[in-house]
Amino acid sequence: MQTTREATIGLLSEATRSPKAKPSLNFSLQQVCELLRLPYDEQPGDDHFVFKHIPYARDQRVFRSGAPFEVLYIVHSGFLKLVSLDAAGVEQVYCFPMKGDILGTEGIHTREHTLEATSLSDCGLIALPFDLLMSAAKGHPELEQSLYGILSEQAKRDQSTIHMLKTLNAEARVARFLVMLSERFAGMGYSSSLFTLRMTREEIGSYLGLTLHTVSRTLSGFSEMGLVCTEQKEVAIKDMGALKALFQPKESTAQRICA
Amino acid sequence: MQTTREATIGLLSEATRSPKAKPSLNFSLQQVCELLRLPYDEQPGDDHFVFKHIPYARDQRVFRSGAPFEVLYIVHSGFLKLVSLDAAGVEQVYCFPMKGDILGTEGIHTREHTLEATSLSDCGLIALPFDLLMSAAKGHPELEQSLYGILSEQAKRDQSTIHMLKTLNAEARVARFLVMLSERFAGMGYSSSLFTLRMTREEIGSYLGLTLHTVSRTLSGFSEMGLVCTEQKEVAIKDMGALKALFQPKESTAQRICA
DNA sequence: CGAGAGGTTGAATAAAGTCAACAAACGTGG
DNA sequence: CCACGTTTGTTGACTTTATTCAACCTCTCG
Repeated sequence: MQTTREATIGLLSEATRSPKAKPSLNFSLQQVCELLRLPYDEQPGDDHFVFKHIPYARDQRVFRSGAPFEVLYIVHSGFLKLVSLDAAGVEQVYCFPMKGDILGTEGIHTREHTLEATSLSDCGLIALPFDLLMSAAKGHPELEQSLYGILSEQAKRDQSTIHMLKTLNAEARVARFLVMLSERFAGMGYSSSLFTLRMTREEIGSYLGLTLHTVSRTLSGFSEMGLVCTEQKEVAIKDMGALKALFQPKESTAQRICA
Repeated sequence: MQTTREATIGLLSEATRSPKAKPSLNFSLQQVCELLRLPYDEQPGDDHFVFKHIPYARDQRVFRSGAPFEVLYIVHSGFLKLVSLDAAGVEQVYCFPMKGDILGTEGIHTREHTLEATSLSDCGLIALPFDLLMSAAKGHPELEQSLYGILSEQAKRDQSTIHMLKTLNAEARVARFLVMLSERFAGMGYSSSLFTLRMTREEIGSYLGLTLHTVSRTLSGFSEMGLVCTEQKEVAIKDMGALKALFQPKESTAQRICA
């Protein structure tokens, strides 16, 4: 039971992680669109839309379940976890947001957050006051479409998660997790075959609907099979193809060859 | 082939509070908002927004995976299933839309449907051309908010599904399914304790991430325990409280300690 | 009336969870 | 800087749970 000293420490932590990259404090609408990979069509008056960059240290809460919803956040740097809390206070990891992801959309409907976001590393978030965003969308039809698109896209990701939980066994889930992480890192310009997990085995398990034991065993299994090398939180992917084959639709031919 | 006579049976059209005895072919913006349980603020010119009612017979496809996305549908009457198809063409039931539910939102982002909707009974749908809906939203700030809200709400339902798949065992899943169905029926003015399943055991299993065998066994178990009576697709709920207790967070002292 | 889809049930099997022990890394305070 | 407690991770033995395979039943519907 961790009683947190509140999220007000944010500004102090800036020096902790980013010595050189001095984060600018404000982001333009264009920069926001870039981060979200949205088309941007400049309009007069856009310079009124200025969004604040907020740094967070590791293990800080960005928003908690039950908090009033006012702003969305875009991840500019760092890694987080989005969790739900059940009645007993047990965390359930919903996703691991990273650069370019948007946070807080679950609060739009009820105007209250139903999930809790926590930083797994130092990170920089950009705050998008929802009302301000709506105003910006007014002058940008393509942005408006995109906002619906973002929600629709999230829904598809949820769908994919549901599909995983219904159809994949532990091995396939962990393989999928590694491959998707790898692709995420590649998209950010990092190595796709060598990276650091920011979350614990338990958090991975919670995300995948498995126990930490099963995650650990499965990773050990992959090591023995020569698919990956793991050392603590460091992961080296040795055979991406084999990993993908573990969760992607099985070709009937591939099955024979393996046997 | 979509010719249907009497798409709606007596009870259903009665529940719509429509002044006309037969289903009207057109729906106003106000009627649409009512169905969606959205606030409606009349504006001059709203009578330009007219939405068509489309009847479907049982076992018809409303849209198929891969079809271009143009319209959303609201369920006015009847029952459907929304499924995804994997590479092998195997169905995966995503949800069972019924009155007041909105269909097709997964297509917004890519402008292409990724799911397939099929009627499980005769039904009446109202077609909402997406562009027209956007126009209507322009003049109705509260409607615009609501549209985001609808997507946000769907996301929450997905979240809930994910939570179920990660944490509940077969018994709890089936119990949850029955209770949620029951509440849905109650909301439509039907009996909450006596109703007809429109889907097969296999479809229930697909929805819950279980095999049809497990669903069947679990229902038999409930019968033995005196929680329900089932006879084919007819279900009578005998002990709602016990059913709820099977999946709802068990309250314990832990809750108070946290506060 | 017969074929076929849908449903139930039993026995064997496979998969992941639980319980438990231990080891390795971390970080905090002396 | 080291000692020590805490957190995190690994692994083994056992148990529980749901799946698979199979048989059989019962409704429909043509």
